[in-house]
Amino acid sequence: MLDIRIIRENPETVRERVKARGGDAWKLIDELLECDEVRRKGETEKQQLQNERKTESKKIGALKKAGEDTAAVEAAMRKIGDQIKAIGDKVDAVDARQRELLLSIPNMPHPNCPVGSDETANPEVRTWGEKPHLEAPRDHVDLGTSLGILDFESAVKISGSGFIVFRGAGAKLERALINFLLDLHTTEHGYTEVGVPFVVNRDCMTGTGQLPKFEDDMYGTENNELFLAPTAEVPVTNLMRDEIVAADDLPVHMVAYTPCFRREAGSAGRESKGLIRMHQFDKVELVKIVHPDNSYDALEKLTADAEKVLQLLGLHYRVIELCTGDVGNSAAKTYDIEVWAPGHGAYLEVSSCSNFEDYQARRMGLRFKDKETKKNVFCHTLNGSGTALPRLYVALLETYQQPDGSINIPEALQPYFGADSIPAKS
RNA sequence: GGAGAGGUGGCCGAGUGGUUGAAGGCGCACGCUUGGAAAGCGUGUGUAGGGGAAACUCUACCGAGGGUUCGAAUCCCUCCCUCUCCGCCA
Repeated sequence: MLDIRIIRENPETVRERVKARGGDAWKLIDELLECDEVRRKGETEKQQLQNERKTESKKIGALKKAGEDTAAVEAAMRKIGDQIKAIGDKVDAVDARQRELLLSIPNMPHPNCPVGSDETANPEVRTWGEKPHLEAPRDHVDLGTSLGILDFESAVKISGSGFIVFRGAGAKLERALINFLLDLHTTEHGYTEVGVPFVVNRDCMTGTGQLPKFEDDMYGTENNELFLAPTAEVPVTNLMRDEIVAADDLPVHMVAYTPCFRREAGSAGRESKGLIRMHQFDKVELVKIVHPDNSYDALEKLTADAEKVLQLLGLHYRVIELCTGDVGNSAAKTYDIEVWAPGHGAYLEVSSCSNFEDYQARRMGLRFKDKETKKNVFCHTLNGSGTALPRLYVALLETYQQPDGSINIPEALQPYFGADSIPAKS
């Protein structure tokens, strides 16, 4: 959520920066400013009437004690009460609309965010490693089903398309990866592990920005207003919702493993083959709550923490920066990390690292007490996958496949997996 | 799921229709006092929004949302949460 004061004071700047995203959201700003003016005028008017009622009503008690007739005053107050009610209703309606508009307007991309209309305009920031030289590499679906570790057919029977059943060494590999990632970030990068509910309420989903705009993409339970978390970002960041933290308690660095649930409606084909796009997938998520002065340094470090995963696993990747037309609704700046999948001959996004500045913090009322001014100031929030599991899994199988169909396990993972390879089926 | 008891500031806690401008205490901050410290004394101590150049000021907020009333922390309704007991249960 953007700061209404900033919008009020610099409408042109805000409009331009929101407009850089493409889409129509910038058009809402005029209506927003109109609401703001009507609301403030109404509030002042209402307050004056409330003041009058409060002062006069107080006298009634004293008058009654003195045995005087208060019918006239009461009638006058009743009239003021009606006026207050009428103005209040109007103000409430406008206020609700203003909030709705504010929740719908996306964040402003950072001024240095590369301008572009879609993902083709995302500049590459850096690459690491090289594409492995493989003769006729097989893809993970072929490899995984041949080895009997990935069972797509059973998943369809249980839940439908977009789900996976891991078997034997395949299940253990998934579990090994989760433990490897959590240990790496807690012991090497200074994050504190949290275990959180996978089901969250509407306030959480609004706080991090999934709602109101993306309700159709989420699995929800209609009756009790709970949602399956689409990412650990939601429950983890919302741990801090409605908190005023001491400045000394910043930064907060948290890491969590959770499954993630997404409807991902309408996608099919090569982009979603096998494990690449799932309705349920595992992810280890990094979340940072920081002082506004440090948030861009924190983003660089967070991205490096995620990259470390791929470096330790020896997987070639590239980092790209999302342009104004591709950066997510709540984010001001985002790096995507894309791992090379030889079997697909494509880079796959395994991590998206974003600085939301105070956009999420304002939605969820997450502040810290500034030492000098003693004021409550909105924190900056960041998160990034560290990393998503399925595409990491894909890259591992496809990168470390051997001519006989077996899979070598990178050294860093061996202590967790308990073996140096997944042997081919005889 | 059932029954009962509760939910008031950073914390404890008073308060069942009108100086509540939320008592009192604790904590915290600053000051006085002191050789230094403790004790003691004094002052201050929330959030959001509106108005104002500012000093400042107004309004709202006693779990949440509605209602009754000239006036609600206080009365009524709905919901949420916590505790105790019962039921169910990995």
